[in-house]
This record gives sequence, structure tokens and C-alpha cells, in this order.
Amino acid sequence: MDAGTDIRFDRDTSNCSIARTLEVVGEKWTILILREVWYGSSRFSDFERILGCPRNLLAERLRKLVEQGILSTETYREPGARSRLRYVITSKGMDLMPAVMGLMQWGDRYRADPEGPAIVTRHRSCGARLDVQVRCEHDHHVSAADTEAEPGPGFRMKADH
Amino acid sequence: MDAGTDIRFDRDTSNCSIARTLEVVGEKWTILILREVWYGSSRFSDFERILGCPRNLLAERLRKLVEQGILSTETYREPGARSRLRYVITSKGMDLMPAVMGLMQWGDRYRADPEGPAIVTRHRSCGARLDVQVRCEHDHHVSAADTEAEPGPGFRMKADH
DNA sequence: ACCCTGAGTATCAAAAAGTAAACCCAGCCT
DNA sequence: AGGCTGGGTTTACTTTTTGATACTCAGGGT
Repeated sequence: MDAGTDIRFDRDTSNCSIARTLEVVGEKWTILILREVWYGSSRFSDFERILGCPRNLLAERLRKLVEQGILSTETYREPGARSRLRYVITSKGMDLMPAVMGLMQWGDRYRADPEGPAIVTRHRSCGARLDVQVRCEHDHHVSAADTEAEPGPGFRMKADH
Repeated sequence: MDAGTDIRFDRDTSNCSIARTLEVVGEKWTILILREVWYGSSRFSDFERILGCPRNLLAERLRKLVEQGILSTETYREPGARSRLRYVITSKGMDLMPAVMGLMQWGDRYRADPEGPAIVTRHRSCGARLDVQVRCEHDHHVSAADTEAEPGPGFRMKADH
């Protein structure tokens, strides 16, 4: 392979989609907050109770997720109470769920309790169990071992090379 | 919904497959090490050069990944050099790739450079571009918004509840 | 025997996370 | 008007994680 386009050599890793995603969701608690949102929670106090995480970090993570457009806030009103904020997932946030489900699937497979997983996920419309898969444009079901990575349009080598 | 099986209430989060997976790959650098392995690197010095991460952390992460069976070590020998270790991904490690590709796909979509992604991935056998998808057992293509989570066999409420 | 190189360890300072507690503020209730 | 409550913010302190740098070690080359 030509060293000029060998992605294993001195490529510039500043334009990496994985690293950029981790900048947004790679901090402690963030993925777990998204898990709770996916499971249906939306209130600060619910996140706090279930996660058991420090309130200052929770507030900080929620702020960042809203800033990034992964969550948005809505006001709601329970009878006899004043209106409050709730955090709801946006479509941009929903697009993170395949990755989150991928982490869950791996945990179910390799680190589950003897009794089985705590949570099972289903296709709401038909009730069938879910599976995260890699497919190609020809709709082949692709195993990870049968994938390859090559330089794309934003590929760059390190400047000082 | 019955509070006794409402996963949003006081469930015991110690048996969570997402959290357990993050215990293994949730630290800084770990996912990026797996990215490099996926791109084809296998040597300590390659990881160090490309990631630019501290060597002690790199050593620690590699040790943990080997301990967990995600990577394994092999010895290799280049002519005129002594035999050394190389890190190769196991099938258990390969099963993490859908989650990693999911993160990449989100970054490609929402945080890409104007020029486009640095790396594109293909199905090696047919050359077509890849897509991470959620499917159900009936092989429907499922959108994240059309999923639901319910208690599974390992579900438990908090003890002190 | 001595130097070189890849692959790590050891050490320590800096940054981030965790913990605990006090404080704030809007608005419903009395 | 004053108290109460949910949903936070602020501050102060401890512990853990990260980052930078120096050091080690094993073996091959000369």
C-alpha cells in the first residue's frame, strides 16, 4: 500500500468522526443519561435518583447535551404544581441510539448476569427483539471482520510530515 | 404502567449492559485504540505515534483490553530485530465494532469536516459503503424512535425500595 | 563490552470527577 | 405574606484519572 494514503501511518487524527463524537458523549455519565432518556425519563430528579450521580455533573452534562442539540427542553405542568423543564431527545440525539444499542448488545452478550439482561428492547410496531447490524449499500449483512477503512474526502496527513 | 415493572422508577442499575460495557471501553483512549486496531495497527509504537497519548495510559489500556479478551498478543519478528509483541483483535473485540461504527456514523453525519469524513468504510467483499442499522427479528429496518425497552430476566428493583 | 531500539515502568503535577452541603428562585398553597 | 418544593447553582474539599517526563529492561548489532 502507498504510504501516502496508508491510514495507519502519519495521518492527521484531528478530523476523526469517532473522536468528535466522543468529545460530545465520551464523558462519564453522558451515555447513561441518554440511556435513561431512551428508557423514558425526562426530569432532572429522575436522572439523579436512578443514576446516583453528582448533581453538578448532571447539570453540566444536561447543559452540554442541550447545547449540542441532542436533548431539548420543554416546559410541562402537573396539576397543582408550577411549570417545570423536562429534557427530551431530539432526532439528532436519536441517531446516537444505534451506537448505544451496540454497546448494550455487547454487554448482553459478554457481560450479562446469569439470569440474563436487565432490559430487553423491542420494535414497538411489531414487538420483535432488536439487533444492531452492519449492512452495506447492497444490503449484505456485513461482519466486522469483513470491513475495511480507507481515506475519505476529508483525509489529511500530519502537517509536519 | 405498573410501578413494579416501570424501568424508569427505582430499578437496580447495577445490572446494566451499557454500564458494564463502558466499564471496559469507557475510559479515555480505549475506543480510539480499538479504532486504530480496526484500521490495521497492532504495535505499541504505532498506537503511541498516531494517538499521541501518554505511554503509561496506553500500556494500561492495552493490558486491560488483553485481560478482557478484546485484544490478544502475538509475537512477531522483523528481520534483524528481536521478537516483539503485537496486539490483534479477537472476535469478542470485533463484536464491539458495530458500536464503534455507530459512533463514527453519527460523527460523519453531524460533526464532519466541510470536505467530508476522513475515513470511509466498505464491505471488503463487495466494496459497498457501510451503514449501521437497527433491525428486528422480522428483519424490519427499525428507527430508534420506534423502539421500546422493557424489563428482562435479569431485571431487579433497588433492594432498599 | 557497549550501544541502540521498542516496549514498557515509575514518578509526580495537573485536571477532572466525586462528595457534601449550603444556597437560590419561581410560583403554588394557605 | 410567608412557607414549601422541584429544580437547580455554588462552593469547598477529597479522590481518581490523566498527562509529561524520566527511567528501565531485554535483546540484537557491532
